[in-house]
Amino acid sequence: MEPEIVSKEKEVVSKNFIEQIIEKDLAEGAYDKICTRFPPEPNGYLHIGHAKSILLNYGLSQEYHGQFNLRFDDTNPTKEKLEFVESIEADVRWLGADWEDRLFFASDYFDQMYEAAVKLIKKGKAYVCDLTADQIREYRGTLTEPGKDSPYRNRSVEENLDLFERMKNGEFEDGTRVLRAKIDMASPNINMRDPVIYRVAHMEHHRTGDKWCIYPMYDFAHPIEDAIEGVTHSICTLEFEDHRPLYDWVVRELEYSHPPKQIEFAKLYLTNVVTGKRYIKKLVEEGIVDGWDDPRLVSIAALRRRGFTPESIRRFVELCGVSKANSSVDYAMLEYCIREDLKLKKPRMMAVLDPVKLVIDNYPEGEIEYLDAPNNLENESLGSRKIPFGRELYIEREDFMEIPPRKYFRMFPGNEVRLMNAYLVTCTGFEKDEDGNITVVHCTYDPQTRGGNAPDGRKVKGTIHWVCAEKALKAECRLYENIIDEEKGVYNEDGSLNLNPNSLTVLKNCYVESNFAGAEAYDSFQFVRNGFFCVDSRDSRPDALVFNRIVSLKSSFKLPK
RNA sequence: UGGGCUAUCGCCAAAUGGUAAGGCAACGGACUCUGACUCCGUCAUUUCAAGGUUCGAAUCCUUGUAGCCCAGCCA
Repeated sequence: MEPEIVSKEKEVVSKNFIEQIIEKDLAEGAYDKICTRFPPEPNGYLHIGHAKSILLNYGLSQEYHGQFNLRFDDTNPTKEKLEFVESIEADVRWLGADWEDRLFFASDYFDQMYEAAVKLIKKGKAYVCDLTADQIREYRGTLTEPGKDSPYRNRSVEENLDLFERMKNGEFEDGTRVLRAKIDMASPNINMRDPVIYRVAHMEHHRTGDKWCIYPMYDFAHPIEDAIEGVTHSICTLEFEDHRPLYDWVVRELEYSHPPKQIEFAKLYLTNVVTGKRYIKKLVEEGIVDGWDDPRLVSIAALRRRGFTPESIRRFVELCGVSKANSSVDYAMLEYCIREDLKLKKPRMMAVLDPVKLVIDNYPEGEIEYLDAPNNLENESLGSRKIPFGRELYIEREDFMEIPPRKYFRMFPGNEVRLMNAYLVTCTGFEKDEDGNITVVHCTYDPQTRGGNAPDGRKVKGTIHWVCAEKALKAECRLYENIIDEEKGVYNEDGSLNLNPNSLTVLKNCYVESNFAGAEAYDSFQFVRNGFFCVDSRDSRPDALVFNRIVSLKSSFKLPK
C-alpha cells in the first residue's frame, strides 16, 4: 500500500512584535526562561478583552517554555472584592490558562514594598509630602507647563524615614500625607513629576484586613510585583506607555538584578458590542441586562453561558493578532470562530421558532412513527437519534410562501420538498384566517420516500426542518442580538450608549425536538442569532446545542436580482 | 500650542530596502438531506498626504495630516 502522502500546507504564521522581542531577548541570552503574568485588579468580571491578554500571556509562556502567573493586583482596597477574585479565577481557568501553583496577590508583597519604599527614602529618592491632593495637582503643572517642586521635597532622610514610619503606624489621617518619588517636576512626561507612590487609607483590605493603613500606588507596586515574581516580560495595554519610564525608574532605583521589561499592545475592541467595565457595570446596575453573564454582553461568563467554547475564544484571539494599532475587530469574526468550532463537534437538532402547522392529509391519523436521523451529517461518530413523525407537524413560517418569488425552493402550492430526515411531501394547499395569515399548510407525502430519498431517483431542490406537533417540546425561546445597534454604532452623539431595543426577543411559541439528550433539563431555550447555535449552560446544564438553520432568522432568503 | 504612540483592502493583520501574505466580510460559480457546510474563483499597480534619497521604498529622510493616550492620593 502506498502510504498516503498528507502534504499539509504549512500555515505561515508570522511572529507578532512581542514574539520578536522575546526571541531577540532569548537569542541574546538576556533571560534563560521567560515569565509572563496576567495581573487583574479584582474589581469586576472579565470580558473578551481580558481574554486577549490572558491568552497572549499564557500562549507566550507556552510557546517559549516559560512560566505564566496569575496575580491579583489588589493594591486599592476601595474597589476590590473577594467575589471578583473568585470569578476571575474561574474565568481564567475556563479559558485554559494554567497558572499551576503560581497564584499570587500583590497584597502578599506589602512588606517588601514597604521596605522598597524605605530603600528609596534612604537613597534620597523619595520623600513624604504634606501637600493636599488639590495642591499636588496645582504643583504638578499642566500638559504644556512644567510643575514646580513641593516645599517638602528637600526634607532630610531622617525626617522622611520617621514620617513614613508614622504613616504606616496610622498616625495620620487619610489624605494628609503621601510618599512621593523624587524624580523631575519639569519632566514633559507628567508621570515623572514626583509621582505619589504611597497613600494613607484607613480601610479594611479583603486579604490583609487592617494590617495596613498605607497602600502603594500602581506605578510603584507593579514593577516590584513583577520583579519579585521573576516576570521577564510585563505585557500591558497601550495606555501604560507613558508609565514605562517610571516603571524602569523603579526597577533601576531598587536595583533588581534581572529587571522585567514592560511591553504594551493595543486592547481588543469589538464592533457593536460594549466592552469596558464602566459601561457593562452601568448596564448591570441599571437592570438593562440581567447580570454580568447576560448573553448580550461579551463578558467571559456571558460568552460561556451563550455556548462559546474556550477553543473558539482562543482561536478568535489568535486570528485577531497583536499590534500597537488601536482597532476594532468585526463581530463577525467571533461568530465565525464559534461556528467553526461547533460545527463538527455538536449534534444538530431541529427546532421551529416561528411555527405554522403542516398537515399531511394522506398520513394515517393518530399514527406516530420514529425515524432515524443522523446527529451530524459531517461527523458520523456523533451517532443518530430517533425522531417522532406524525400527521401534523410544525414547520417554519418562512418555509412556506403562497406566491413564491423566483428561485424559492421551499414550500408553495404544487411544489415538492423534503422534510429533513423524513419524507418528500408535495404542498397541496393552505388555509388562512380572516386577516390573511396562513394558519395551516396542507400536503401529501410519498410513503416510498421514507428517510428522504425517492426510489425513482427524483430530486427536490428544497429541504426544510420540522417538528412533530404532538411530541415536540413547547419552549420559550430567547433570541439575543448585540445590545448595541449594528447600524448606528456603539455611541450616540452625546456619548451615551446606543442601546438596541430588539436585543432581546422572547418567542413564546417555539417547538423543539423533545427527545434529544438533555431536553428535559431545559425550561427555556436561548437562541443566538447569527449562528445556528443556542444554549443556556448555566446551572451545569448540558452545553451548547446546535440547531439547524437558526441562522435563517436573520438573513433568510435573498431575492435573486 | 508639552510628551508618548499609531496609520497597509469594508474589518483585523503580515511584509524588517528587493517589487503588497493570510483571515473575516462581500461577491460570482459548483456541490448539497436546509439556500448551511464544503469546494473553486474574484476582491490594494499600491501602503494617510506631498516631496526627497536609492537601480529599487509600505519600509530610510523631510514636511505635513488624522486618530488614540497622559494633568487620580485608580489600575
